Amino acid sequence: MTTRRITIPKGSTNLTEVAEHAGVSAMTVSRVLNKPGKVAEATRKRVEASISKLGYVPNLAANTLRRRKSGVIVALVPTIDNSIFSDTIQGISDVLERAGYQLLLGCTSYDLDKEEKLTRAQLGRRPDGVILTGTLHTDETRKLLIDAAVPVVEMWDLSDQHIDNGVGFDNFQAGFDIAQYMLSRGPAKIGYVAPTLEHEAHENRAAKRSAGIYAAFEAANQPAPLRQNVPDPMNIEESGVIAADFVASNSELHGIICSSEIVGVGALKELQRRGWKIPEQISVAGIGDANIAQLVHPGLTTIHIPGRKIGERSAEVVLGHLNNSYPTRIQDDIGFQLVVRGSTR
Amino acid sequence: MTTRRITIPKGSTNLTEVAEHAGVSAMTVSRVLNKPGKVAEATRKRVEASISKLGYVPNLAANTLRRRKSGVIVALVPTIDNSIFSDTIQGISDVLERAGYQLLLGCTSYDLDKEEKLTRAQLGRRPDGVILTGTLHTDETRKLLIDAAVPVVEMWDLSDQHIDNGVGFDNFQAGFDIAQYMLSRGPAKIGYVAPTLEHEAHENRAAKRSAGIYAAFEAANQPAPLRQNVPDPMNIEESGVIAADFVASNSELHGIICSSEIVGVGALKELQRRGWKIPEQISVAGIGDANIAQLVHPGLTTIHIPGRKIGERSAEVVLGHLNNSYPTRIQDDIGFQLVVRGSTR
DNA sequence: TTTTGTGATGTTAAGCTTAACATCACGCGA
DNA sequence: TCGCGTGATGTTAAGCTTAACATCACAAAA
Repeated sequence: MTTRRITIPKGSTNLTEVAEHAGVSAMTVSRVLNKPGKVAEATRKRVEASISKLGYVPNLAANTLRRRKSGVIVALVPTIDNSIFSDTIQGISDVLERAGYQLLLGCTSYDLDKEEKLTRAQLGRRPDGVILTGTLHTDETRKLLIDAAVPVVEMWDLSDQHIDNGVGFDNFQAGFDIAQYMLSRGPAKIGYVAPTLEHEAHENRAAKRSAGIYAAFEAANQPAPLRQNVPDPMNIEESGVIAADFVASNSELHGIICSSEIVGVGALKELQRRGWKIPEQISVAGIGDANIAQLVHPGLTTIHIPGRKIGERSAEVVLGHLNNSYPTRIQDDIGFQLVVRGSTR
Repeated sequence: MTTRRITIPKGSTNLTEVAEHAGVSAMTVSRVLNKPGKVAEATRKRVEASISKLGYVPNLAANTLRRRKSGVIVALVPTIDNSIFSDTIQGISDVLERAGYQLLLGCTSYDLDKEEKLTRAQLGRRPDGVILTGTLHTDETRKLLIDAAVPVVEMWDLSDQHIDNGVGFDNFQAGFDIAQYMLSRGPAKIGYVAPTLEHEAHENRAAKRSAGIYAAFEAANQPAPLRQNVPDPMNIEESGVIAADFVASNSELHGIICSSEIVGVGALKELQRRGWKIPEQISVAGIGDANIAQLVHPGLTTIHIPGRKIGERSAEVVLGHLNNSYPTRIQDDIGFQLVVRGSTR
């Protein structure tokens, strides 16, 4: 613990040292930082000079301890590296920062036990609010969050049983809309490519989408679509090959719906590689949350989900409760958009 | 501050309450949590039962205050929503979590003053280490970090003047290698598409890449490449159009190098839309940090930068210093790979 | 002149945990 | 039997800040 640094880490400067340097009491320094209006101009200037001179950085641990509020908001997401949630996190981060809050981030890897462990650890920081993903949690996680007595937002999925608030969209409707669109393009045989449901945390979301898709077929008096499973977690290459095989071995198909953008783009790419003309020979659609549909050529027709907006809104809801702006729980359906691009006829 | 919750937020359970419930002193409870081996089996069981019964969650603010270490690592990145850095953050997060550390995240939006403000605020949490992006910072930021006397890692860019440690790759070499590859594919006229240098924080990185590219042309006894500017921050559509116009109006070109993957993919897509055959009529290459090169068809030849690894390594370096595993500053060149795909001849 | 209000600043204690030291009981060797 | 080491547990204070209350000077009102 010693050496390595030139400066000896004898505990950083604190309020008292600043106070001594400025010839005032610690309380006055505290006031300069928190309620500058309550301090006489001259004194304030002097204190500010001392702060700057000594390079004082307030200790927020002590602050949190005394005030019982930390200025920290916790966000738990399954993962951030595949861009599904990175937009959302950016949205959260932007809103929090503007309001002077800090973001404590945790990744659950779609693992409910890990989520519970993380929740417990993060609550130790006494966050002023918690944002988490999905509606599937262990009972203990739920209990921890309720006991913490801070605003909680579950985002992405909506449900009737939110711990506190919900911000998201209707996965059933998303599935329904894309299927309805595909069916509306004239008499056509449509297939459905979706991951097998391994992860519990996926299941909820994906199952709702599937249900929406099947419902649209039923509403159109069509038999249930031919279905092809792809492995989960999804790999773009692998799922592309599987989807392309599926298309090749079912020559009656005019189009496929992929349950995610990843699978959709993978299918598009592999079909093109094999020489299929898209959309002339086969239409491909996705349900999108990765924002990659617009990168490929032709663009992938997809359900666009406003991930960033979900994040922004979630953060706003938390902050709103901290302001007492919201008398009751919020349940906010952000919606989604069907975006038609070149990959469908 | 009242109402809204059924449970009255009378300040959560603390050590003392657990101690009373278990009929021991607060210190014993603390030991159960931190040095379970030092407590008799029976006592430990009893205390653990009380903890669970009362739903006690240790207050890490008090812990931090007393121990002078927080278990928090700060990471500052320019942005996370465009997937350039989301891999990196995931890497950091994974390593930290495995080691029981928490991640406090901040987004600077390529704004050095915002970075300074964020640094000051985050240092108030008394983090055990700081990871930040790039080597361009205000003097005050540098001073704050040095005074904080914790391990600091600057990642992505390497330099001779790191505040403390550096983990990244050589942007000059990346530019050099991709240009050298393009020139090696036979006698060809190659163009260069790069953003105008608005953001200082970009400048450093992009300027080095450009320098590498020009150096490769010089080394091959070629005149400097024709250059086309695209706006910065980069927009995939817009830069694609500009790049395609550039190609169309310079018929002597056999290929283009794009200074980023975003521009490369945009160019690829727009050229395809206009009916160009790739790579038969024109080769396209990028310098990649967005991991989208593999999504498109044909795949984009690019310099792959291991963003996740940069994150993992950065976190490891911080933790290593906290362990005293590293006697001196680390300067780690992670490298990159030239990945040849279908977009170049 | 006395009273009273007001703004500026100071004092005390609490918020929760842990390092450091103190205590205590028990067993074992001399 | 005595002394002492050892393991288990307790006591005290400190870490840094701020809420709540106290004090003080000074000016305006009576």
